[in-house]
Amino acid sequence: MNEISILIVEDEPIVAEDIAGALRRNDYIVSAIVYNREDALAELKNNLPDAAILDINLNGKMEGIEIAEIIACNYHIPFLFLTSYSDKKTLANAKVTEPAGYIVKPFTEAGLYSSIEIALHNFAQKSKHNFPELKLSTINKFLPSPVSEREFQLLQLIYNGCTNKQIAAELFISINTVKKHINNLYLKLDATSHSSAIARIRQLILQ
Amino acid sequence: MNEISILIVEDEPIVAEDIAGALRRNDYIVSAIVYNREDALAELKNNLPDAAILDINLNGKMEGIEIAEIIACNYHIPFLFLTSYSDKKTLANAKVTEPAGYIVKPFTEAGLYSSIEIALHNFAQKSKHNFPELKLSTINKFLPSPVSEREFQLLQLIYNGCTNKQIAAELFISINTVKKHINNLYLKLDATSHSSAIARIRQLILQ
DNA sequence: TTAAAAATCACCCGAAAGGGTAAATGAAAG
DNA sequence: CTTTCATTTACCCTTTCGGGTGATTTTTAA
Repeated sequence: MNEISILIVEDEPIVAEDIAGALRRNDYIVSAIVYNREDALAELKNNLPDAAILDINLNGKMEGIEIAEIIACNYHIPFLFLTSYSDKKTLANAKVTEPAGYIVKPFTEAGLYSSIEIALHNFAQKSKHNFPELKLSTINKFLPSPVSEREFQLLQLIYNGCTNKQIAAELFISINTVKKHINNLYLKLDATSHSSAIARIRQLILQ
Repeated sequence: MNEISILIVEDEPIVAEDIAGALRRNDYIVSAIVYNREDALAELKNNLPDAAILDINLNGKMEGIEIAEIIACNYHIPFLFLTSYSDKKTLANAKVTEPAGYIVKPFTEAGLYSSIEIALHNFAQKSKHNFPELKLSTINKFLPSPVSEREFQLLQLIYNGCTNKQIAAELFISINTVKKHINNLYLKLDATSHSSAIARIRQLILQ
C-alpha cells in the first residue's frame, strides 16, 4: 500500500541491515543499500528512490553531506541524516543542506519510523508553504483602495494564468466586462498587465 | 535608533507599567497602554503601532484573542500574547491566531526583550518564505526539457511583470530575440502567455 | 576541425490585451 | 425614495503578444 522506496547509504553492513529490516517491517521498500558515494550517485541516477537515508560519516569521510548536496541540487526527494548524538561538529555542516530529518544513533524501530514519517510529511508540506493562495483580506491590507470580491475573483483567475476570454467563459460574463474589471484592478494595483499584476501582488505581500 | 512603537494591552496597571519600563529601557517606544478591548481597537485605528503585546485575559474575559483576530485580519503588525504557563486551555485558542510570539508570566526583562526581538525577526522573515525567488535548478528538476540560463533570465523578468519590450531593453537584445526565447520557454513550460508561464512554474513547484 | 546547440535578429500575421468613454442594471444604504 | 456603488455590457482604437518561418552568428562539444 505504502510503496515508498528508500535508498540506504551506510558503510556499516550491520547497521544498514538493521535499518533495512525496520523499514521493511513498516511497509517501506528498500530500493538499495549502498556503502559509498559512487554507488549512491549511480543508484540515484538509475533508480531514483522516493527518499534517502544517508549516514553522514562514510568510511571515515563526510561523504554523506556531499551526497546530500547532490540530492538537494539535482533531485526532488527528501533525505534524512543518520548521525550520532556526539557528532556535533559535522552536524553544523549537515544542517546547511536542509535535510528533511535526522535519525540519531542508537535508534529504536519506533524512533526510526516516526523520524521518517515526520520527514516525509514535512517534505510534502514544505513546498505548500511557498506560493500561498491569494487572500483578499491580505491583499487589501496593503492597498489604499480595496479590491472588491468580484475583482478578486478575476485576480485569482489572472493569477492562475487565464486569458481574458477564459475568464469570461469561467464567470459567464462578456469579455468587455472582464476588461473593465481588470482595468479597475490595474488602477488599484498600479499594474499594466496580467503578469505585472501578479508581480505586484507578490511585491506588496513581501513589501 | 530603534524607533519601534509597541502597544500594550494589559488590564493590570502594575504589570503594564512593568512591561512599559522594560520596553523603554530597551529603546522601544510605548505607543500607548490600554486596559480593554475598546481602547485597544481605537488605538489601532488612530495610532497604529509597529507591534502589540496582548494579555490574553482582560478583565476576566478572553478579549486578548479577539483583539488578536482583529489585528490579524486588518493590520499588518506582529503581536505577542502575554500569558501564564498554567493557562493551557486558552493557549489552544491563542495558537490559531498565529501570534508572532509569547511572553510567559512571570517574565524577566531579558526574557521579555528576547521574546520581542525574536517575534519581530520572525514576523519580518515570515513573508519572505512565501513567494520564493525562482531557481533554475529547482525548475529544471520538474521539466523534461531543461530551461537554459539565458531563457531563465527571460523567465525571471517575466516573473517580475516585465513586457517583452522591457525585457529587450533590460537585456540589450531585440524584441524579436525576446519573442524567440519566450516561445522556446512556452514549449518547455507548456505555457501560452506570460501569466500562464508564471502559473505553470508555481504549479510545477507545488506539483 | 567539424557538427550540434544556443543565441541572435528579421518579417509577417492574427489574436489578445490595454486604454478610454459611455451607459444600463440592480442592490444596498441613507 | 433617492443616491450611491458594484456590476454589467458595448464600442472605439492602439499596442502588445503569440505563432510561424528562415537565417546568421557564437559557443560548445565531439
